[in-house]
Amino acid sequence: MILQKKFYERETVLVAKQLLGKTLTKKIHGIELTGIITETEAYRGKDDPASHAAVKKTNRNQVMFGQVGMSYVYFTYGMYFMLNVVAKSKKQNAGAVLIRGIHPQNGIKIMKKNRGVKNMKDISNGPGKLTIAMGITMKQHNKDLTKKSELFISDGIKPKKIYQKSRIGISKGVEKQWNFSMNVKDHF
DNA sequence: TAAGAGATACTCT
DNA sequence: GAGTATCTCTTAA
Repeated sequence: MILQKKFYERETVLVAKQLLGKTLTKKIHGIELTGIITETEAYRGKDDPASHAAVKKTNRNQVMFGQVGMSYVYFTYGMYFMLNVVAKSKKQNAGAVLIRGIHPQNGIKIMKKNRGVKNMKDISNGPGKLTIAMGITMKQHNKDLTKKSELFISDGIKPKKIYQKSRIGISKGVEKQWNFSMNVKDHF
């Protein structure tokens, strides 16, 4: 079951938590690469200084102000793409969830090749790594993730335990504990 | 195993 | 022109 708009039309932090254990699918050359989402971060709107959408709408962040369930891909540090999903309640002006880590399921060989690493755990245990492993670029920006296409998110497993931390790599809004993760080993 | 620095280009001021 | 929602390699212990 692909997650529908309603799933994303809730408070961003809640959606970030609920995305743990869900399945991310990327089609490439007719093959489905899939992975279980193991780490996420919530970025809201004007009430969140760390968010791209904290100040105002710009060319880059305008998707965060728009329709929920859309992908928000952006380029950072001169070489990495980040994958987000727009999620917000009707009260929020903007919001998105950063996918920070996945546990590879289908197409592990291809993802390994894309990354050029030996260890299974190094394939996609970071936001920049998983986009490389799955071949996600600006081409996947502003796509509808609630429809079965090149990129979508569907049901997965229910996490046994959820860990809550401060977000990573930011300088403002550090006090907000909006980083969520789960331990895949609990399930295998 | 931990800490530090460099790579690199895009976005916003 | 400064800062960046990161990763990898190198160095040292």
